[in-house]
Amino acid sequence: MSSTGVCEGQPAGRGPGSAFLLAQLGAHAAYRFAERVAALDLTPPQVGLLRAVAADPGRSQQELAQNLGTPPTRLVGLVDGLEQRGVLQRRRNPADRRLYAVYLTDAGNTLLTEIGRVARAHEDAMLAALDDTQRAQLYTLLARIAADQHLTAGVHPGYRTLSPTDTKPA
Amino acid sequence: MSSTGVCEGQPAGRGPGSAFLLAQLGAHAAYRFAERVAALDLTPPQVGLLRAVAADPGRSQQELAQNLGTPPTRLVGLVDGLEQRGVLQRRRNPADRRLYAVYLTDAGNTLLTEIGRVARAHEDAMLAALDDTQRAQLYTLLARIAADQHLTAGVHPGYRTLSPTDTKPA
DNA sequence: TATTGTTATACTCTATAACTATA
DNA sequence: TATAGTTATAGAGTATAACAATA
Repeated sequence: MSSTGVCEGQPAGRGPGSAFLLAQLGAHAAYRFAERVAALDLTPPQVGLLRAVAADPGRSQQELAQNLGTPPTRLVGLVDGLEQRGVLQRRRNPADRRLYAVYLTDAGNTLLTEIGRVARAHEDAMLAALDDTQRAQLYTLLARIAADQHLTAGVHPGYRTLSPTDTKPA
Repeated sequence: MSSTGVCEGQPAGRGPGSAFLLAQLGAHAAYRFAERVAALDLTPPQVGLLRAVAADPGRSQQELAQNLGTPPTRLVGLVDGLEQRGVLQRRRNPADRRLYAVYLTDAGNTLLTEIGRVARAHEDAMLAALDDTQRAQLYTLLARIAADQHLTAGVHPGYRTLSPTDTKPA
């Protein structure tokens, strides 16, 4: 079990509190998801990029960086790796040759389908303790909080980075 | 807004899914909490240690490390900092002089009270969108999942580390 | 001169391994 | 020799700053 470390503790006197449970479960969910996509030889940041490209193909690296909330420099290596792997493609914009437009390849689309499968399995495993009614309840509550907290669309900041080598099926 | 980076994206076709929302909200909660305790000049790992000591005073660093799931080496610096600050205290065990027993000082207990206040404010802010009934519902659902996933007591692995300098009120 | 993408650099955090002292 | 704690080292990951090409 590759732990990250010393952290938090429940609010002294009474039990944990929902905010703490949220943080604890969120870290757990992120970790488990990282394990699963590692089987596809992917890290969460790579998955995020693939999905961002799929959501709106042809954007420049600058646009992607802004959308994902990351410094543009970081996208370089990310795109590099996925391009060498043949799932992403950079195309020069003839009108403005400074820009690259980033697209998924066919292999990229196939990979994305795999990712979808993995995500569904992950979702199922995470919610195993709840019946359908409870799952719907939970979703409603979480969505309400997310909206209230102004969380952007589907962008997740701060997934714990889990190196693929660290990931031999726990 | 000091972001961590490119990550994830919602399950392509349909909406986000609860597992993703959980991860997203969890990261958000951890981040916000880190901001709040930074006002007390503390990091989440420090808070975790303080609470662990409070929960069972007098344990050795080895025991604390095991309880928190972190390498013992890491506790050294953590205890050092909090001891210099006067909120923790190391006492030699006369029976076995290799061991230290770690205790809270009076200042440490005061600080812990502050932390409790901060944690309650955090909880309130996170759940602002929900009424009392909904809060109770959410808590029940989260606790059920946490139990099912075998999450240890009140230990949170993987809080995003937020350096106090990074923390000028967002 | 401004902007896209890139490379180079530095910094933070954490873990692993080597060392000291007690037993 | 084994164990508690410490120090020293190295690694992963990220951000900041300097650079080249294009506009």
